[in-house]
Amino acid sequence: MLPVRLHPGGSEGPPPGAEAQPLQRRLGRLASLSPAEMAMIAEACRGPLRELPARGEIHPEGACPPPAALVSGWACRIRMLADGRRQIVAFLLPGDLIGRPPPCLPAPCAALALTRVLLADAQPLFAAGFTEHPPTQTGLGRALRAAELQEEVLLRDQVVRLGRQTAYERLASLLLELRQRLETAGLAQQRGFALPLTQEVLADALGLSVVHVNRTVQQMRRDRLIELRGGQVIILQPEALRSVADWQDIPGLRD
Amino acid sequence: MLPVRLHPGGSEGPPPGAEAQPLQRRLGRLASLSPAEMAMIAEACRGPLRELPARGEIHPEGACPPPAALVSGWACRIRMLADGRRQIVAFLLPGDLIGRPPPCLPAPCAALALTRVLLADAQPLFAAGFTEHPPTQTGLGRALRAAELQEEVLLRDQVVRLGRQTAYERLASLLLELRQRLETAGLAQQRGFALPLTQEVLADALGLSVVHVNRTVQQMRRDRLIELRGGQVIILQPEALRSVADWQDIPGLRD
DNA sequence: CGCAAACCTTAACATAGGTTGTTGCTGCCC
DNA sequence: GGGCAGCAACAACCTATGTTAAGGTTTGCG
Repeated sequence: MLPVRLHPGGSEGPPPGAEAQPLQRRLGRLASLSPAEMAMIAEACRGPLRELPARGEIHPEGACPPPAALVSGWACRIRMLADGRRQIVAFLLPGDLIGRPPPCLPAPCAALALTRVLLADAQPLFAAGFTEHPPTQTGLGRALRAAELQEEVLLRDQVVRLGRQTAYERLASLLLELRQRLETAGLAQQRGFALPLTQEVLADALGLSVVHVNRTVQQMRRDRLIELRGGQVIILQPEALRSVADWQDIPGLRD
Repeated sequence: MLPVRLHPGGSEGPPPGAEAQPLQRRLGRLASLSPAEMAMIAEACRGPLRELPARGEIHPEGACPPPAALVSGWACRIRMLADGRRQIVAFLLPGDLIGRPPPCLPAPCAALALTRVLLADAQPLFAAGFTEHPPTQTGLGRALRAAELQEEVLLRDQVVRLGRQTAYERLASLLLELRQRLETAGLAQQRGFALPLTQEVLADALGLSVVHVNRTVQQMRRDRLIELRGGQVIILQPEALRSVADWQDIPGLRD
């Protein structure tokens, strides 16, 4: 296997034409979408895309950016304290949505690209999803709403991780979250997926120091729960990992 | 001053007739509301209220409860790990909203009353706020949306607290959050407010042990940043506390 | 009035995780 | 091809916070 660089920094992208899939797949799972709606999503992903290199700033803290969809690459929402400590509040994966439609608060976090990233304008989607019959929304409206609600669920998971779990548990939990989300976007096999994150990035997400992330990864390898090298993770014992992390799958929509 | 018990457990309530104010005040600050809308809020708070004692369960984990408004008393969203560790994900104060209108995900957290609590049915409010012209919402719709967005901001603050701040900083930050929110609801004076929380509850919110919360409170008292006794807090040096906590006020609506 | 429960406080000790610093590997660029 | 940058790995030491256990205080209640 080619040892892939952890910080590819803009080298490889998805095969051309595959860009639309994560967003279509994800939204399609959150609500049943009409062919017209699927076409609209594909159109948005084909439309003029914004490209940023790794470490590029998608929007600064305090901004109120127009809705965009992450078409490819990884990003995060991050907040910095005055003395330079950083906390990654959430990871953004292909198929995730970034801004919000107009009545919105200034974002308390900046959004940063972690790899090279492609962003599509999502305004047409929100316009189509919400202009119609408000309470009983159309498929697209429901899907966008569900995406928003899921993000909140992830935030709560993150709070529990940071507040009450050990380093080992936090790492397990994060890996399971990422696996499930990537699978929804069609970017994970059963047990393995690409993890283009530095241990430093993991540390900022897990509320740990880099050194301790390293220790924890080593331990988890020794315990034969995961393999992690060259930016690829393989979950060797999903059930064991699940029970370490006290993980419950992210729920889908219900009404 | 009467030493108020930390866990009043149902003794005192707000003066009769004052129930409507926190919700009206809060929503009125999030968007300008018509007299009809204000009346509707007052009506909801007068309507048949659900009452729960301290420690009562407002809704269990995994539920998808109809929207309610917290009219008086304190509550929280809480999640428990398999081995009994608990994390308070958010505090709910008078004027806060609890459920969500129908297309919703099963709540990943239970909601628990921390004191005696009164809940109003908020369904009429959501119905009135969102049935109308969808994208450019009426005042009430905007206010409800803003409340939802603010909750997300609070969650992110909580993530940063737990992930990157020390015990001392976490406590400072939480006190400032509560002060601002209570002031919005009309329940805090300039520097002081009622804090009906056990140190154990604080510990579960701050991701600390009870003992360490106690140590931290002691230290903060010694530093003359706060007074805390009998369920009343007084912030002696707001600016110092702010700089310790790296606190930024919760933003209001902008579009 | 006196007891019991719930809560706060303190101390002594244990440990998860932070900090600092060094090493070595890999890919990249001049 | 040598030096440099970014990253993983490892060690030694330090500190914030957790744990256990014990007393002290307040409140509520019989």
